[in-house]
Amino acid sequence: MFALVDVNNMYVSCERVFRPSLVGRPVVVLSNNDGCAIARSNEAKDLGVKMAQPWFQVRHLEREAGLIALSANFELYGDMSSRMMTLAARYAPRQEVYSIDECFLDFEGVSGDLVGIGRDLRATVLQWTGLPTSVGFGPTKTLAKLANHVAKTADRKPGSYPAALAQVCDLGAMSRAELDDVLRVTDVGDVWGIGRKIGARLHEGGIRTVLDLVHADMASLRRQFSVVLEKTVLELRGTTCLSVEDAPSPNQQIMCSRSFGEPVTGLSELTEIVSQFASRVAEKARAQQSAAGAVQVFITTSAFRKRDAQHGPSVTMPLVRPTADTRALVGAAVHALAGMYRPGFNYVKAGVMLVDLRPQGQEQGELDLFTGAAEQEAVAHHQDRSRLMGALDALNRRFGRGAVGVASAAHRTAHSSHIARQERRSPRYTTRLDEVPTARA
DNA sequence: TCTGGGGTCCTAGGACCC
DNA sequence: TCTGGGGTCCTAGGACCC
Repeated sequence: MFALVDVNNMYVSCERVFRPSLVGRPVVVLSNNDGCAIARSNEAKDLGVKMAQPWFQVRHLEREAGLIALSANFELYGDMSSRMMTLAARYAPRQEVYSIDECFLDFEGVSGDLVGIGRDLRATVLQWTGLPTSVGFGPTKTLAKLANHVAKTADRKPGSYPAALAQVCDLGAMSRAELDDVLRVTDVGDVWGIGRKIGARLHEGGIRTVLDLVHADMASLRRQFSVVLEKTVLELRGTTCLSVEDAPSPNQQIMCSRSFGEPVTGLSELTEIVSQFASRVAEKARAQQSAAGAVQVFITTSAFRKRDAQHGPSVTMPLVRPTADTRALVGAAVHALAGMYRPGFNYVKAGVMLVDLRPQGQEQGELDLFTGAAEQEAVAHHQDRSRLMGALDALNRRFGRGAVGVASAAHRTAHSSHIARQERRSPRYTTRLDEVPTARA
């Protein structure tokens, strides 16, 4: 049996822990640049704010309905997440942290009252962290996900499902008839793995509810769609295709991209930005002990600025030797940028991605056609380099990101136009000493 | 005026091999 | 004029997830 534990409206809930006055009010958390709503309280959802909806489209609700918007505070959310994950992990032999606000638990070999365990988990997380969660149980991960959806929806929209399923729901404990009743009122689009496109195509084919899907012909589904959907249906029927991965594998690609506060046209400013992004991905690669075989860089204008000429080049630079060295990666990225940059365009976004990642130290040997000295020199150089990068990371950990870096990534002006807007960010209550909440007598 | 930032997997099609 | 039959590997693009 699997469980899926999920924090309700994670980012908003994190903010509410430290600002209880936000409880019961419509609240959204905005993306980078205060651009889009990326988290919504139930009250904000009820006002009609959609996921990823641009802020300027709903801003009028500030005045009209008391909507409150906050800038994203990922440092806070990350810390709250690790607290919640630590607590959830105590309840099962194995845990897979699936995203910042969700984890799967594998209850294989555990007997007893799962709903009781779920209620205890929920109460403990709520009391110890202040975060409200929903817990779903099922015989497969896909069914656990679905159970979680039911638990959340039953809580939020009374009447949608039996009230007993609110907050904690175990689909595995139901009779066939009870389960069918749940599947009959659940849209296929609510299933994990079925998104907008496939959901719409299924509807066209007359498959509207999860019950329809479970009874659909497997062979024709596979033919029309893919093995991915086939696995999803098998899982919905109770056949395990996905297991809990408690030892996370390193990422296969590492990306840093961002929109700018204002359009950027000059190569020198873009070079500074791309250098910063490349420094960041290099740091991430070292953190997971990977070396990159290639660097991909893109810059792009905005499709929303209809009157602007558009340009969105992307270049992949293979590296002779895979590396996680900031200097090498910044060098390659800046070189790629210089090759594709064209003057006169309003660029609004850039990104650097590391691909072809492999474990550090697993390197292709080189045939030394010269003296042998060159190779020795390369080895010595490599050792110096990893010590240097180690020192760089240690300094930045201690004094804050960006304390030490390559010169091309330096913030040359105090108010560079590309620095993102973040006008409504709350304090980093749990990770910065000078930002801890103050209690007044 | 203002529109996020990460990731994964699968498939089709082309290049290339013998 | 007629123009094979297997493979593999890589990439781009599309779907999905949060």
